[in-house]
Amino acid sequence: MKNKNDYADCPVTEVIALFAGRWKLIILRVLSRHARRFGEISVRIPAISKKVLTEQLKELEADGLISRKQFGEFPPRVEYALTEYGKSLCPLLAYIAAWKKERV
Amino acid sequence: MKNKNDYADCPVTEVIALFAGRWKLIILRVLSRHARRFGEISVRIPAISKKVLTEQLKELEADGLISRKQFGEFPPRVEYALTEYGKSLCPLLAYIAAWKKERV
DNA sequence: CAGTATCCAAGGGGATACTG
DNA sequence: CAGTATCCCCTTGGATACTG
Repeated sequence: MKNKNDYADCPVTEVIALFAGRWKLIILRVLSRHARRFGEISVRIPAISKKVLTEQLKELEADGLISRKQFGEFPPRVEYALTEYGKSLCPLLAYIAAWKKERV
Repeated sequence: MKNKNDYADCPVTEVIALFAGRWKLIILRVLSRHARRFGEISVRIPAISKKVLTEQLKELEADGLISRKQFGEFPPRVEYALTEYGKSLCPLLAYIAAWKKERV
């Protein structure tokens, strides 16, 4: 999306933008079971590179859908989890999936 | 989306793809009131060029969301309208908007 | 009127190598 | 382990001019 203002009047677009990234829905699904470390997510989505995974995670975090907890250990350890906001997305996604299923 | 197969297992992504285009939601909203000619849509969405409008309409038609009726007149006259499938999207979009409104 | 035809820019993603 | 740093490609969308 070039300019968010173009859509300032469209709540649907704003919601869609939350998970419009190439891997975001998949990441959210992975995290919906439970919190995961960076490497765990990576293993579960082999096709995604570290760079892109990092980007998508940052965006999801910036949008408040996931949280990032960093432990002060070595080797480093970072854990990602759905926030309450992120969890609240699940029923919405389920609704969309159900809509799809209804008209297959 | 590069490869639809990447998402073959994700119904949500397929649904999102239906209206992921730059102007699709806006076009659908315009047509949701009633059928419109190409020029009418263009007037209601001044920021979109004819080329892009044509593209988006073609994709929406290919996805079965809108219909294109061409009258054999001169000057040419083409009318776009939501199909039943397209109309069935409205409650879904309303649900999404409501979800958004709930957590503002 | 309802499009095509060109050309172009931006940026989201991808591949690979390197690092604290 | 959990990222950065680079470099590159390709699609999506935009500007403008032309046409049946």
